Parts: sequence; structure tokens; C-alpha cells
Amino acid sequence: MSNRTAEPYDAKERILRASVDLFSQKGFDSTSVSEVAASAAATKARIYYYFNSKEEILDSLVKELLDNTTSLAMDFVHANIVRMIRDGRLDILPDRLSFTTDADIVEFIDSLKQYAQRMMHYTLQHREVIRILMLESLKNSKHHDKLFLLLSFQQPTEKNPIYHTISQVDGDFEYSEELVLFKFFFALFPLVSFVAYYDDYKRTSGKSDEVLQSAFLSSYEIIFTSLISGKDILLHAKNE
Amino acid sequence: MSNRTAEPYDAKERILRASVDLFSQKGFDSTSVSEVAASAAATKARIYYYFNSKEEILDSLVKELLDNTTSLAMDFVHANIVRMIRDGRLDILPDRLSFTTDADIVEFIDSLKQYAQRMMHYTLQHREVIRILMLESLKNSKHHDKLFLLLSFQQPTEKNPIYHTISQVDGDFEYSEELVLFKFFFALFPLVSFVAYYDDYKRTSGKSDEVLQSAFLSSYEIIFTSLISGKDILLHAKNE
Amino acid sequence: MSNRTAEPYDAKERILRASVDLFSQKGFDSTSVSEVAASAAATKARIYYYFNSKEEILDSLVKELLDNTTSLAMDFVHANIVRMIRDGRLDILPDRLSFTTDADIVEFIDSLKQYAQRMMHYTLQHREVIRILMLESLKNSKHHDKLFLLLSFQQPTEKNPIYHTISQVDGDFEYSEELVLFKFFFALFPLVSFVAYYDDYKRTSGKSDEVLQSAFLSSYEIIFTSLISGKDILLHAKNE
Amino acid sequence: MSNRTAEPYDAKERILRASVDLFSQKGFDSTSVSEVAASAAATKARIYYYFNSKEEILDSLVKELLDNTTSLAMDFVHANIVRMIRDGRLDILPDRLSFTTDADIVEFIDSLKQYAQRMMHYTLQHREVIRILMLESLKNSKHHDKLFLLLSFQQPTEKNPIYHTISQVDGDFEYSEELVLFKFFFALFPLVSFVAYYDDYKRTSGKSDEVLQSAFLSSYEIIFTSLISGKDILLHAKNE
DNA sequence: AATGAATGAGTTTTCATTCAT
DNA sequence: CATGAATGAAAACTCATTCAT
Repeated sequence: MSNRTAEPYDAKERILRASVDLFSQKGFDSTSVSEVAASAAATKARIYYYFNSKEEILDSLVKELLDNTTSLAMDFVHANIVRMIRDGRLDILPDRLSFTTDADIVEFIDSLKQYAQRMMHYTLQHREVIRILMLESLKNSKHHDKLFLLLSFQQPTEKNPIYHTISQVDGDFEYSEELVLFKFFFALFPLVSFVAYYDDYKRTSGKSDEVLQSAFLSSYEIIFTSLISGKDILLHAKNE
Repeated sequence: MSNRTAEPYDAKERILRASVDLFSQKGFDSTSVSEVAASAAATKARIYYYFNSKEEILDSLVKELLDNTTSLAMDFVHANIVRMIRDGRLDILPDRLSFTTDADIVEFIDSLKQYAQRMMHYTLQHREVIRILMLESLKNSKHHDKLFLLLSFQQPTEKNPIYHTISQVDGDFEYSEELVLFKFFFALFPLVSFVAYYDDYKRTSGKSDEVLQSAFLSSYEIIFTSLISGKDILLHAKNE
Repeated sequence: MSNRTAEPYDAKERILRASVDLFSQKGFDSTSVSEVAASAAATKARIYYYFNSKEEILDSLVKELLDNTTSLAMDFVHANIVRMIRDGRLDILPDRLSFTTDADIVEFIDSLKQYAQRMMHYTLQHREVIRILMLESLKNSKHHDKLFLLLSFQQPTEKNPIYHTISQVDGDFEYSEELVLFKFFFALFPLVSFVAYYDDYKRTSGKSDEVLQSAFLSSYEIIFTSLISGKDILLHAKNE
Repeated sequence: MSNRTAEPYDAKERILRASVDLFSQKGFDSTSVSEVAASAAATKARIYYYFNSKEEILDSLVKELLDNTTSLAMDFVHANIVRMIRDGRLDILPDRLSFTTDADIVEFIDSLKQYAQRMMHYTLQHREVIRILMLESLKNSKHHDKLFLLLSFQQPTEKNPIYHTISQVDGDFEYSEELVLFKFFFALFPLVSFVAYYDDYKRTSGKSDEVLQSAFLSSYEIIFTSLISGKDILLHAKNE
């Protein structure tokens, strides 16, 4: 309100956007504050007026992503899992979800589809930050474990809010190690990878956004369907 | 041999090993040549005697990984796919592999298991380089697309040798986009992710190497089984 | 009075006090205006509202010290030296003070003791500023010669007021070079050093304030007694 | 030997000399490495090749001074005090030195004069470093206590070598607090002050080096004569 | 009267690379 | 073969000061 003049965004926002661009293109370490300044049409000193260090810019970006994705996840958990457990329509077993009726399964899978779509869209829109997060998670950086936190929807300061929330309605639920590992590397990482490498894959494949995204969601659906009782691949695995 | 003194490896090898360690811990950009020199007990000048630039060290590491994994893959292709196509026991369809008899399926899946195990073991042993490769692939670096090359077993100088080799025995084989995407993000990336984050996941989960690796292979088996005709999840997807 | 709020001193005073603290701890150069602002619970802009520059804060502190010590010295000169010269009880010779009677010596030494005590107390109370002054006097700063001015009780704008005052009652008094040098390095500097290093010396020696101060005054008395005719060490020196 | 070309001193020496000049003129903090580089006709990078930090330059200078002055002092202690104690000609009492014969006093004072002269000459030659040391000693810097160490001839790593040496020949010697304080502020500090402010005092007084130095030594003689039994001012103080 | 926002010029330090020997 | 010495360029960050409001 105070600044109705030329610049479309205020300086702080411009610095953050420039940082996202540059960090995701060249990596955090290889991006100099001078570059950010030039790209954001700000002076270096101005950047240090808003942020105490280069790192704080990164922190700011990472925090926002973690907050928003956690929020998305919590919405889903509340609106579906918690509700269905409360209604006695869902029980969480160590190796699968157990629903009371087939209609419950259909409903759950349906809401899961919508959730996957929302999450894919949000993370695709912020795929540069995802890429930054992946980059940092691969090093011994301050944000080393942030990708893990993201994937388990934990905040550094508090325990996994999803786990906590579900615990309150289903005191003794627990996952098998095998299920957790499967979820991690064959469900969560694929999403993160898809998003992080989206532009590259798109360029290589030459396909449209729509084709790629719907192909991904189809595949994803197969995976998470398999995580649910009755028609799951993990049961196959168990039976083997 | 030329070196009568104590050091177990020659200088070049020590430099490469130190680089792997440091690059995978701190990232390529954040590792200085001085650090590599100190860690390798060599002088900076000596590093520049063996390598023309810091980048050339990285190139060397990446090339070796690509050569070896491609080699592993080609062994499998030759020993199984090519042989079975030649013998008329296998045909590659756009969305699945078609085998002549159930025994062929069993044999193929069995060799696939062994291949997966070999590949997992090799990449786990070189997981630092995998991590470096991932790091670089996420940036606009020179090695930006090396992870893609790795995943599609292409060398920068030549076309995909697997595709090429199979083409010679099955002139018109082709994959569906959906299958390729699934393979990429739900089979290849999970392997790469598993390997890259192995140490973190192990620490977090507290499980033993054996438990983790066999859990991963079990899950992996489910995925690649589903990529083969008859018992696949992609068929499910199609039917839906 | 104008300030209804909590702060015990007005902003300007707080800034000066914070500056004394910081300048004497870290030196003028190493203290940033931001630090002063933080320490004084004021904004940087407010500091520049009261003072035209960082240097002006220092000037202000130094001026106050010089004014007050000069004032103390002038009191002594007027109340004792001027009075005794006027009364014909004292004459200043190049290398010593000459008194008419032994009673005059006793009286003079007695008032000198009291003066030394007052000066020691005042400078000890403001020892941070003394330290700042010493610091600056050792550099080629604007205040380079302020310590000399202090020690000779001169103000930058006027001649030595002590000299001037005494001249008015004793037109031809003059000091020998040797006496001046002795006074400087063996009387004035010891006082300044004692004050500047008081805290350090106290910590090192582990003695109480009282012990230290009275030990110093005893020693000091020996020195200035020796500056007076009859029982002086300078005469010894001359005789040698 | 390797560099017989243009530069009269090698680079490291030039950097140290330039640093002495600048640090003593402007203070350590206010001197930038760029200035040192320019003044030493070296590049900044070259300075950092020889010294790990700006501080290390200072450390180097301070260390050299401390080593050399300690060395000078130890020579005196060995050649005189230790020798005379061993010969039974000297005993150290809490408040004075006690000699066996008058000839011993004369001899000792004579060697003390020579020592004072040597020390004055050495410190005058290195008066910039003395000034630096004083500057730093007045702040809470790393070298905060180095002036104290200098004045008590202690090295940071070892105890006072003089004390230690004398202890070996006179197990129970000890000084009175009053004597120590007198020595500090009326003997050691005057020397340091004289040296540190030599150029300023000379300019102000307009006297020649010879006049100043001999005037100082005369005064100094009075002081240290007074520290010796028989003709001392401290005895006066005691008697009072 | 008071200040939040901003900055040009500077700071210390690092680094990949070169080259004479 | 191998390296000690050297550096131009750039890094992250600081600071005294200004000024519109």
C-alpha cells in the first residue's frame, strides 16, 4: 500500500523469486548474492537488509514449502482419514488400510485421487523449491533432512502432525517397515522426482503437460491403490 | 608399483577417492581443490598435473559410473533379452513383454531379480557417486542430463546401446509413453533414490543393511513384475 | 522529564553511555553505530538525529572529560599555587618549587595530596573515557593529541590555562626540560596508566579497591614530594 | 638467495614492515588488508598466502617483540641477579634488594643502567610495535593482556621466566604489593609510555633524540635507584 | 521530533588456476 | 615429474550515512 510505484512486487518478494530461480538452476552454493541482487533488481545491501544471510533466504523458501505441503496433507487427513476412522468405516492395519464396505474403498480412493492431484499441482507449481530441497537434502547442509521431513510431513519443531492426528482417533495404529519403505521409495520419491525432473522429462519426451500429468496420476493411482487393502500389490508380496 | 613408499594407492587414485568423499558430502561447488588436496595428501599442483580442471575430476568419476552401470545393463540385455528374442521366446509389445511360455516368464523374472540385485549392490557401493550425479543432475551443470543418461543407459557419445542392441534382434519394438514414464519414475528413480538416501534412511529407520536391502528388493520385484505381461499392474491400469 | 515512559535516561544520554561502554571495550573503530544503537535501545537514525557522525559522539565524550579534569586542576591552581605566590610564600624555580617556610611546604604537600586523591577518584570513575582517550591518542586519529592536552591541561582552542594563570602572578616562571619530562612520564602517565589499566591490574593482583588506591596514592606522594624542593629526588639526580 | 632481483626484502618481510607502519599509525582495526597490500607492494592474495588471517600478521609482530624483550631481560637477570645471589652478594627482600657491600650496590646500579639503556634502545627501535601492543592491550582484543605479559616478562605458554629463574637461586623471594605496584606504574609504564609517545613528545618538545633519551635515562635512574636498598624512596614511604 | 528503508563503498577472506623451476 | 609461490576475480557480508516521510 505504501509503495504503489513502478515495481510490480515489493523488493522482498522479488528477492525470493529471483532466489528460487537461481538456486534451482545453479544450486544454492553456486548462486552468489550478487547474482540474486542483479536478478531481483535490488542492491546486495538491500538483500542483507531483509535477510541476515544468504542462508536465510533459503530457509524462508524451504519453510514456506514445508508449511504449505503439510497444510495440504493435514487437510486430507482431517477430511478423510480422521473422519472415516471416527465413523468406524476405516481401520489402519500394519500392512494395509481396512475398510468396512466396498463403497468406503471407492470413496477413499476417490478422495485420494483428488489429493494426489492437488499435491502434484502444488508441488509442480513450486518445483524449483522442490528441486532446491532435493539438492540440499543430498548434501550435509543445514537442510539435509528437510526432504525427509517433507516426505513424512514433519516439522523440525514438532512431531509428525499426521501421525499425531491419526493417533488421537486410532491409538494403536502402526505401519510395517516394508510398507513404510515402499511408501517412501515407490510413492513419495516418485512424486518428488517427477516434479523435480518435470521440465527435463517434458523436454526429453516432447509430450504436453496434460499427457504427462495424467500419465503420472494414472501410474500413481496404481501405486496407491496397491497400498489399500484388497487389491494391493503388497499383499501379493506377502503371499509370495 | 613405481611408488616404493607407504601410500597404499597412487596419487591419482587418492585424489579421486577424496573427491568422491567430499563432492558427495558437500557438493561439487562447495568443495575446494585445496580441500581435495588436503584430503588426498597431495598438492594442489599435483591435482592439476593429473586433471586439467576441478571439473575433470568430476567427469572422470561420472564416466566411470556410467561405463560400469551400462556394462552391467548390457550384460543383462545380452544374456537374457537378446537371447530370448533370438530364441523366439520373447516379444516386446508397446505396453508389456510377451513371453511364449510360463516357464519363460519364470526364467526371465528370475534373471531380472538377479540383475536388480547386482545393480543394487553395485550402485550401493558407489552411492556417493550416485549422490554426486543426482546433485549435478538437479542443476544446470555440465552433468545436468547425466542422470537421465544413466537411467536410460545412454552414453553421451552414442545412442542408447540397449535400444540399439534390441533393435538388431527385434526391428520394430517400441514402448508406450505410459510405460516409459512408469519405468522412469516408479522403477528407476526409486532405485536411484534408495541408493542416494540409503545412509539417511538406514539411520532414520534403524534397520540393518540386510533388512533394508531385502525389503527394497521385494518391493522392487513387485514393480518390475507388474511391468511384465500377465500379472502386471499396468494391465489393471489399462482395464480401469 | 519530557519522557513519560520507563527509560531512566533520555535517549541522548543512553547513546553516550552505550558509546562509552563499547568504545572502551572494543575501540572506536571496531564499534559500529548499529551496536551503539542496539545497546542504547535507540534507532540508528535517532543517533544521527542527535549527532552528526559517529565521530561526534566521541568528540562529545572527550570534551566532557577534558573540561572536567581541567576544571579540577584549575581549582587546585587557584586555591593553592596562585594564592601562595600572591602571598609571597611560593616561588617557582626552573627545577623545583621554592617555599618560604617549612610550614608552607607541609601545607602545599597536604593540598597536593587532596588534589591527587580527587583527580584519581574522578578519572577512576571515568576510566572508560580515559581508556578511549588513550586508545585514540595512540593512533593518528583526530584525538591523537588529546591525551597530551589532558596531561598538560590545555584545551585545543586556548593555551594551557594553568600556565596562563600562573604567569599572571609569576611573570617569569619556567620549567626545566628534565623536570617537564619527569612530570610527564613519571607522574602524569602513571596516573593515566593506573586508571586505564585499573580493572586489569585489580583482577590480576586480586587486591581490593581500597588497597590499590591507597598504595597508588602512597607511591604517587613519593613522586610528587620529590618534585618539591628540599626533599626531592631530582636534586639527587642533579648532584650525581 | 633464490630472489636476487629488485625487491630489497622478501615479500613476507615487506608485509610485516608495512603492517607495523600502518597498525601503529591507524590501529589494527582501521587498517585494511588492502592497505597493507598496497603499502607492501604485494597482492592481497599473497598476504593470505603467507598469513592465514589479518590477525596472524599482528600475532607475528607481537610474538617477536615479546620474545626479544624477554630475551633481553633474561640476559640481565642471568648476568647479574642470578650471579650476585649465587655469590652471596645479593638478597631479595619483600620491599627492597639487599646488597652485602656498597661496591655491590654500585656494580648493580651500573649494570642496571646499561640494561635500561639497552631496553630503551630496543623498544625505541620497535616503538611502533609497542604502540600496537598498547593499543590492543586497551581493548578486549586477543592481545588484551600482552602488555601485562610484556611488563612482567611472561610468555602466554610459560610462567614468568624471570621469577622462575630467580626462584631457583633464591627459593623464598617475594615482593610486597606496594613494591610491585610501584614498579608497574612508576617504572615499567613510564618506559612503555615514553617509547610509545616518543615521536609525539619529541615533536612537541622540540628536543633532540640525545637530550630526550638521556633525560629519560636520568629520571629512570632515580626511580630504580629508589627501588634499591639504602637510598630508596619506598623506605621513605614506609617510614611515613 | 523521529525513523524505517536503503545503499555505495568497503571489509576480510577464498578459490581455481598458472607457471617457473 | 612435481610443486611452492603467486594471483585476478569474486565470494559473503558490514557499515556509516542519507532521506522521504
